[in-house]
Amino acid sequence: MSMSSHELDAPPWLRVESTIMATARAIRQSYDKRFEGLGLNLSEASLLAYVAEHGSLSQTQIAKSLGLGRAATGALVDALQERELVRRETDPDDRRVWLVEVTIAGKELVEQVYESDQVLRKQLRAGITREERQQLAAVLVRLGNNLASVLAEEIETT
Amino acid sequence: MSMSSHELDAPPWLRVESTIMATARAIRQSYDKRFEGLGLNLSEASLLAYVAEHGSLSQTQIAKSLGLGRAATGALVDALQERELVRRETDPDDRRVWLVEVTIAGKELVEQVYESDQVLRKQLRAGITREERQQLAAVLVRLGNNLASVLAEEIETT
DNA sequence: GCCATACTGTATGGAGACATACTAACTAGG
DNA sequence: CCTAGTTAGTATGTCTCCATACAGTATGGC
Repeated sequence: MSMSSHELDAPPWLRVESTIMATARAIRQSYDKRFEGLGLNLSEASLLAYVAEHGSLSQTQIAKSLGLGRAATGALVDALQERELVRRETDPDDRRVWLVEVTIAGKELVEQVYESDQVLRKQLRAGITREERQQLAAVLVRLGNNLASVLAEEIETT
Repeated sequence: MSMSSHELDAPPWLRVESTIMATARAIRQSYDKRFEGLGLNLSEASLLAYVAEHGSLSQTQIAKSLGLGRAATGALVDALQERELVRRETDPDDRRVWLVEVTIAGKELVEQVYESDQVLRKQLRAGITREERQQLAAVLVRLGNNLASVLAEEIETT
Protein backbone atom coordinates (compact mmCIF):
# COMPACT_ATOMS: atom_id res chain seq x y z
CA MET A 1 0.00 0.00 0.00
CA SER A 2 2.38 2.60 1.22
CA MET A 3 5.01 1.11 -0.97
CA SER A 4 3.94 2.39 -4.33
CA SER A 5 5.19 5.92 -4.32
CA HIS A 6 8.16 6.54 -2.19
CA GLU A 7 7.80 10.07 -1.17
CA LEU A 8 9.08 9.32 2.22
CA ASP A 9 9.88 12.46 3.99
CA ALA A 10 12.19 10.68 6.34
CA PRO A 11 15.79 11.22 7.36
CA PRO A 12 18.25 10.29 4.62
CA TRP A 13 19.59 7.07 6.05
CA LEU A 14 16.12 5.80 6.54
CA ARG A 15 15.14 6.83 3.06
CA VAL A 16 17.80 4.67 1.49
CA GLU A 17 17.39 1.83 3.87
CA SER A 18 13.64 1.84 3.85
CA THR A 19 13.43 2.01 0.08
CA ILE A 20 15.57 -1.07 -0.17
CA MET A 21 13.75 -2.72 2.67
CA ALA A 22 10.33 -1.93 1.27
CA THR A 23 11.33 -3.20 -2.13
CA ALA A 24 12.61 -6.42 -0.66
CA ARG A 25 9.39 -6.88 1.27
CA ALA A 26 7.33 -6.19 -1.79
CA ILE A 27 9.24 -8.71 -3.86
CA ARG A 28 8.72 -11.29 -1.19
CA GLN A 29 5.03 -10.49 -1.04
CA SER A 30 4.62 -10.74 -4.79
CA TYR A 31 6.33 -14.08 -4.95
CA ASP A 32 4.52 -15.40 -1.93
CA LYS A 33 1.27 -14.48 -3.58
CA ARG A 34 2.30 -15.99 -6.87
CA PHE A 35 3.35 -19.23 -5.25
CA GLU A 36 0.37 -19.33 -2.96
CA GLY A 37 -1.60 -21.45 -5.35
CA LEU A 38 1.17 -24.02 -5.16
CA GLY A 39 1.09 -24.03 -1.38
CA LEU A 40 4.56 -22.56 -1.15
CA ASN A 41 6.13 -19.33 -0.09
CA LEU A 42 9.19 -17.79 -1.70
CA SER A 43 11.68 -19.45 0.62
CA GLU A 44 10.16 -22.86 0.23
CA ALA A 45 9.97 -22.55 -3.52
CA SER A 46 13.59 -21.46 -3.65
CA LEU A 47 14.78 -24.31 -1.53
CA LEU A 48 12.78 -26.80 -3.52
CA ALA A 49 14.08 -25.55 -6.84
CA TYR A 50 17.62 -25.39 -5.61
CA VAL A 51 17.65 -28.94 -4.33
CA ALA A 52 15.83 -30.15 -7.42
CA GLU A 53 18.63 -28.75 -9.52
CA HIS A 54 21.59 -29.79 -7.41
CA GLY A 55 20.44 -33.12 -6.00
CA SER A 56 21.32 -34.53 -2.63
CA LEU A 57 22.52 -31.77 -0.31
CA SER A 58 23.05 -31.31 3.39
CA GLN A 59 21.04 -28.66 5.16
CA THR A 60 24.14 -26.66 5.85
CA GLN A 61 25.04 -26.60 2.18
CA ILE A 62 21.53 -25.48 1.36
CA ALA A 63 21.63 -22.80 4.03
CA LYS A 64 24.86 -21.41 2.69
CA SER A 65 23.67 -21.37 -0.89
CA LEU A 66 20.37 -19.75 -0.07
CA GLY A 67 21.84 -17.23 2.33
CA LEU A 68 19.82 -18.43 5.28
CA GLY A 69 20.74 -19.65 8.73
CA ARG A 70 20.78 -23.33 9.52
CA ALA A 71 17.81 -23.06 11.84
CA ALA A 72 15.62 -21.39 9.25
CA THR A 73 16.69 -23.93 6.66
CA GLY A 74 15.79 -26.80 8.95
CA ALA A 75 12.33 -25.35 9.46
CA LEU A 76 11.81 -25.05 5.71
CA VAL A 77 12.86 -28.63 5.15
CA ASP A 78 10.48 -29.69 7.89
CA ALA A 79 7.61 -27.96 6.14
CA LEU A 80 8.46 -29.39 2.73
CA GLN A 81 8.97 -32.85 4.15
CA GLU A 82 5.57 -32.78 5.75
CA ARG A 83 4.03 -32.23 2.33
CA GLU A 84 6.24 -34.98 0.95
CA LEU A 85 7.86 -32.71 -1.55
CA VAL A 86 11.24 -33.52 -0.07
CA ARG A 87 12.69 -36.35 1.98
CA ARG A 88 15.66 -36.69 4.31
CA GLU A 89 18.16 -39.47 3.77
CA THR A 90 20.95 -40.33 6.13
CA ASP A 91 24.49 -39.71 4.96
CA PRO A 92 26.43 -42.97 5.13
CA ASP A 93 29.64 -41.08 5.75
CA ASP A 94 28.44 -38.73 8.49
CA ARG A 95 25.69 -39.57 10.88
CA ARG A 96 25.11 -35.96 11.83
CA VAL A 97 24.00 -35.06 8.34
CA TRP A 98 20.65 -35.16 6.62
CA LEU A 99 20.85 -35.36 2.86
CA VAL A 100 17.82 -33.62 1.43
CA GLU A 101 16.27 -34.86 -1.79
CA VAL A 102 13.27 -33.84 -3.84
CA THR A 103 10.51 -36.41 -4.27
CA ILE A 104 8.65 -37.12 -7.49
CA ALA A 105 5.80 -34.91 -6.34
CA GLY A 106 8.34 -32.24 -5.51
CA LYS A 107 9.84 -32.36 -8.96
CA GLU A 108 6.46 -31.94 -10.55
CA LEU A 109 5.81 -28.92 -8.40
CA VAL A 110 9.13 -27.39 -9.33
CA GLU A 111 7.99 -27.21 -12.92
CA GLN A 112 5.08 -25.06 -11.87
CA VAL A 113 7.35 -22.93 -9.76
CA TYR A 114 9.44 -22.15 -12.80
CA GLU A 115 6.39 -21.23 -14.81
CA SER A 116 5.01 -18.93 -12.16
CA ASP A 117 8.35 -17.31 -11.79
CA GLN A 118 8.68 -16.53 -15.46
CA VAL A 119 5.37 -14.75 -15.57
CA LEU A 120 6.13 -12.64 -12.56
CA ARG A 121 9.70 -11.85 -13.56
CA LYS A 122 8.48 -10.45 -16.81
CA GLN A 123 6.10 -8.12 -15.01
CA LEU A 124 8.71 -6.97 -12.56
CA ARG A 125 11.18 -6.17 -15.29
CA ALA A 126 8.85 -3.90 -17.18
CA GLY A 127 10.63 -0.68 -17.95
CA ILE A 128 13.94 -1.83 -16.57
CA THR A 129 16.69 -2.74 -18.98
CA ARG A 130 19.05 -5.61 -18.59
CA GLU A 131 21.87 -3.17 -18.15
CA GLU A 132 20.11 -1.43 -15.31
CA ARG A 133 19.40 -4.70 -13.62
CA GLN A 134 23.02 -5.67 -13.81
CA GLN A 135 24.09 -2.34 -12.44
CA LEU A 136 21.58 -2.64 -9.66
CA ALA A 137 23.01 -5.99 -8.68
CA ALA A 138 26.58 -4.73 -8.92
CA VAL A 139 25.97 -1.72 -6.74
CA LEU A 140 24.11 -3.78 -4.21
CA VAL A 141 26.97 -6.21 -3.99
CA ARG A 142 29.46 -3.42 -3.45
CA LEU A 143 27.22 -1.92 -0.85
CA GLY A 144 27.00 -5.31 0.78
CA ASN A 145 30.75 -5.59 0.86
CA ASN A 146 31.07 -2.18 2.45
CA LEU A 147 28.55 -3.23 5.03
CA ALA A 148 30.42 -6.43 5.70
CA SER A 149 33.65 -4.60 6.36
CA VAL A 150 31.91 -2.10 8.58
CA LEU A 151 30.43 -4.88 10.63
CA ALA A 152 33.71 -6.78 10.77
CA GLU A 153 35.65 -3.67 11.75
CA GLU A 154 33.24 -3.05 14.57
CA ILE A 155 34.23 -6.35 16.11
CA GLU A 156 37.98 -5.93 15.85
CA THR A 157 39.05 -3.47 18.51
CA THR A 158 36.81 -0.74 17.12
CA MET B 1 35.11 -14.38 6.85
CA SER B 2 31.79 -12.92 5.91
CA MET B 3 33.58 -10.78 3.34
CA SER B 4 32.80 -12.99 0.39
CA SER B 5 29.20 -12.78 1.44
CA HIS B 6 27.49 -12.94 -1.87
CA GLU B 7 28.26 -15.85 -4.04
CA LEU B 8 24.77 -17.18 -3.84
CA ASP B 9 24.23 -20.08 -6.09
CA ALA B 10 20.50 -19.86 -5.77
CA PRO B 11 17.64 -19.78 -8.26
CA PRO B 12 17.42 -16.51 -10.13
CA TRP B 13 14.41 -15.00 -8.43
CA LEU B 14 15.89 -15.72 -5.08
CA ARG B 15 19.21 -14.29 -6.17
CA VAL B 16 17.69 -10.93 -6.94
CA GLU B 17 15.35 -10.91 -4.03
CA SER B 18 17.79 -12.21 -1.52
CA THR B 19 20.50 -9.81 -2.59
CA ILE B 20 18.16 -6.92 -1.99
CA MET B 21 16.85 -8.47 1.18
CA ALA B 22 20.29 -9.25 2.53
CA THR B 23 21.47 -5.76 1.74
CA ALA B 24 18.52 -4.26 3.54
CA ARG B 25 19.14 -6.44 6.56
CA ALA B 26 22.82 -5.56 6.57
CA ILE B 27 22.08 -1.86 6.43
CA ARG B 28 19.73 -2.21 9.32
CA GLN B 29 22.30 -4.19 11.26
CA SER B 30 25.02 -1.65 10.63
CA TYR B 31 22.88 1.22 11.76
CA ASP B 32 21.57 -0.67 14.73
CA LYS B 33 25.12 -1.35 15.76
CA ARG B 34 26.17 2.20 15.19
CA PHE B 35 23.27 3.55 17.21
CA GLU B 36 23.65 0.92 19.89
CA GLY B 37 25.87 3.14 21.98
CA LEU B 38 23.06 5.68 22.00
CA GLY B 39 20.56 3.09 23.15
CA LEU B 40 18.61 3.28 19.90
CA ASN B 41 17.97 1.13 16.90
CA LEU B 42 17.52 2.38 13.36
CA SER B 43 13.78 2.80 13.57
CA GLU B 44 13.89 4.64 16.85
CA ALA B 45 16.64 6.92 15.67
CA SER B 46 14.71 7.65 12.50
CA LEU B 47 11.55 8.46 14.34
CA LEU B 48 13.37 10.65 16.80
CA ALA B 49 15.19 12.58 14.12
CA TYR B 50 12.07 12.97 12.06
CA VAL B 51 10.00 14.36 14.89
CA ALA B 52 12.87 16.56 16.03
CA GLU B 53 12.89 18.12 12.62
CA HIS B 54 9.18 18.44 12.03
CA GLY B 55 7.89 19.17 15.51
CA SER B 56 4.57 18.08 16.90
CA LEU B 57 3.12 15.24 14.88
CA SER B 58 0.43 12.63 15.28
CA GLN B 59 1.44 9.00 15.25
CA THR B 60 -0.40 8.42 12.02
CA GLN B 61 1.51 11.20 10.34
CA ILE B 62 4.74 9.75 11.59
CA ALA B 63 3.79 6.27 10.45
CA LYS B 64 3.02 7.52 6.97
CA SER B 65 6.24 9.46 6.67
CA LEU B 66 8.39 6.65 7.91
CA GLY B 67 6.66 3.98 5.89
CA LEU B 68 5.56 1.99 8.92
CA GLY B 69 2.23 0.78 10.17
CA ARG B 70 0.46 2.60 12.96
CA ALA B 71 0.93 -0.24 15.41
CA ALA B 72 4.68 -0.39 14.88
CA THR B 73 4.88 3.37 15.21
CA GLY B 74 2.98 3.31 18.47
CA ALA B 75 5.39 0.75 19.87
CA LEU B 76 8.37 2.91 18.88
CA VAL B 77 6.86 5.95 20.55
CA ASP B 78 6.25 3.84 23.65
CA ALA B 79 9.88 2.88 23.81
CA LEU B 80 11.14 6.42 23.27
CA GLN B 81 8.69 7.81 25.76
CA GLU B 82 9.89 5.41 28.41
CA ARG B 83 13.38 6.81 28.02
CA GLU B 84 11.95 10.29 28.12
CA LEU B 85 13.30 11.18 24.73
CA VAL B 86 9.81 11.94 23.53
CA ARG B 87 6.53 12.88 25.13
CA ARG B 88 2.89 12.66 24.13
CA GLU B 89 0.69 15.70 24.30
CA THR B 90 -3.03 15.68 23.76
CA ASP B 91 -4.34 17.41 20.69
CA PRO B 92 -6.84 20.09 21.79
CA ASP B 93 -8.72 19.69 18.51
CA ASP B 94 -8.98 15.91 18.41
CA ARG B 95 -9.10 13.74 21.46
CA ARG B 96 -8.14 10.62 19.54
CA VAL B 97 -4.75 12.01 18.69
CA TRP B 98 -1.42 12.00 20.47
CA LEU B 99 0.90 14.73 19.39
CA VAL B 100 4.43 13.47 19.74
CA GLU B 101 7.22 15.86 20.68
CA VAL B 102 10.90 15.49 21.33
CA THR B 103 12.16 16.36 24.81
CA ILE B 104 15.31 18.31 25.57
CA ALA B 105 17.17 15.07 26.23
CA GLY B 106 15.84 13.77 22.95
CA LYS B 107 17.13 16.75 21.06
CA GLU B 108 20.56 16.30 22.50
CA LEU B 109 20.55 12.69 21.44
CA VAL B 110 19.49 13.59 17.92
CA GLU B 111 22.71 15.52 17.48
CA GLN B 112 24.66 12.37 18.20
CA VAL B 113 22.46 10.43 15.84
CA TYR B 114 23.38 12.78 13.04
CA GLU B 115 27.06 12.45 13.81
CA SER B 116 26.97 8.68 13.88
CA ASP B 117 25.06 8.65 10.67
CA GLN B 118 27.55 10.77 8.83
CA VAL B 119 30.43 8.52 9.76
CA LEU B 120 28.62 5.41 8.67
CA ARG B 121 27.24 6.89 5.48
CA LYS B 122 30.69 7.75 4.36
CA GLN B 123 31.86 4.20 4.87
CA LEU B 124 28.90 2.73 3.06
CA ARG B 125 29.39 4.95 0.07
CA ALA B 126 32.99 3.98 -0.45
CA GLY B 127 33.49 3.07 -4.08
CA ILE B 128 29.99 4.05 -5.10
CA THR B 129 29.49 7.24 -7.03
CA ARG B 130 26.67 9.66 -6.56
CA GLU B 131 25.42 8.77 -9.99
CA GLU B 132 25.29 5.12 -9.14
CA ARG B 133 23.45 5.82 -5.96
CA GLN B 134 20.88 7.86 -7.80
CA GLN B 135 20.45 5.14 -10.38
CA LEU B 136 20.09 2.59 -7.65
CA ALA B 137 17.31 4.57 -6.07
CA ALA B 138 15.61 5.18 -9.39
CA VAL B 139 15.62 1.54 -10.39
CA LEU B 140 14.38 0.48 -6.99
CA VAL B 141 11.51 2.90 -7.23
CA ARG B 142 10.54 1.62 -10.66
CA LEU B 143 10.78 -1.92 -9.38
CA GLY B 144 8.61 -0.93 -6.45
CA ASN B 145 6.01 0.51 -8.79
CA ASN B 146 5.96 -2.65 -10.85
CA LEU B 147 5.50 -4.63 -7.70
CA ALA B 148 2.68 -2.40 -6.59
CA SER B 149 0.82 -2.90 -9.83
CA VAL B 150 1.35 -6.62 -9.70
CA LEU B 151 -0.09 -6.77 -6.22
CA ALA B 152 -2.97 -4.47 -7.09
CA GLU B 153 -3.76 -6.41 -10.24
CA GLU B 154 -3.95 -9.58 -8.24
CA ILE B 155 -6.82 -8.09 -6.26
CA GLU B 156 -8.82 -6.67 -9.14
CA THR B 157 -8.98 -9.96 -11.02
CA THR B 158 -7.99 -8.14 -14.20
C1' DG C 1 -29.93 15.96 17.52
C1' DC C 2 -29.05 11.12 15.41
C1' DC C 3 -26.94 7.76 12.72
C1' DA C 4 -23.64 5.74 9.48
C1' DT C 5 -19.10 6.17 8.20
C1' DA C 6 -14.28 7.12 8.71
C1' DC C 7 -10.30 7.69 11.35
C1' DT C 8 -6.72 7.37 15.69
C1' DG C 9 -4.35 4.66 18.52
C1' DT C 10 -3.88 0.02 20.84
C1' DA C 11 -3.95 -5.00 21.53
C1' DT C 12 -3.05 -9.36 19.78
C1' DG C 13 -1.38 -13.03 16.98
C1' DG C 14 1.43 -14.47 13.31
C1' DA C 15 5.33 -14.54 9.88
C1' DG C 16 10.10 -14.76 8.93
C1' DA C 17 14.42 -14.42 10.15
C1' DC C 18 18.59 -14.18 13.53
C1' DA C 19 21.63 -15.35 17.60
C1' DT C 20 22.65 -18.25 21.05
C1' DA C 21 23.10 -22.39 23.20
C1' DC C 22 22.68 -27.24 23.20
C1' DT C 23 23.25 -32.39 21.74
C1' DA C 24 25.30 -35.65 18.86
C1' DA C 25 28.98 -36.82 16.02
C1' DC C 26 33.25 -36.21 13.55
C1' DT C 27 38.44 -35.23 13.65
C1' DA C 28 43.02 -34.27 15.00
C1' DG C 29 46.86 -34.18 18.67
C1' DG C 30 48.99 -36.36 22.06
C1' DC D 1 42.69 -44.73 22.68
C1' DC D 2 40.94 -40.29 24.52
C1' DT D 3 40.56 -35.75 24.97
C1' DA D 4 39.80 -31.10 22.92
C1' DG D 5 37.99 -28.66 19.39
C1' DT D 6 34.85 -28.39 15.36
C1' DT D 7 30.71 -29.17 12.81
C1' DA D 8 25.48 -30.63 11.72
C1' DG D 9 21.18 -30.04 13.06
C1' DT D 10 17.73 -28.46 16.53
C1' DA D 11 15.47 -25.72 20.24
C1' DT D 12 14.57 -21.44 22.24
C1' DG D 13 14.06 -16.62 22.78
C1' DT D 14 14.15 -12.26 20.49
C1' DC D 15 13.43 -8.82 17.00
C1' DT D 16 10.81 -6.20 13.72
C1' DC D 17 7.23 -5.86 11.23
C1' DC D 18 2.35 -6.77 9.34
C1' DA D 19 -2.77 -7.73 9.49
C1' DT D 20 -6.68 -7.79 11.88
C1' DA D 21 -9.88 -6.47 15.18
C1' DC D 22 -11.31 -3.31 18.61
C1' DA D 23 -12.79 1.07 21.46
C1' DG D 24 -13.09 5.75 21.44
C1' DT D 25 -13.73 9.89 18.76
C1' DA D 26 -14.85 12.86 14.79
C1' DT D 27 -17.68 14.19 10.89
C1' DG D 28 -21.24 14.73 7.48
C1' DG D 29 -26.01 13.69 5.86
C1' DC D 30 -30.54 13.73 7.32
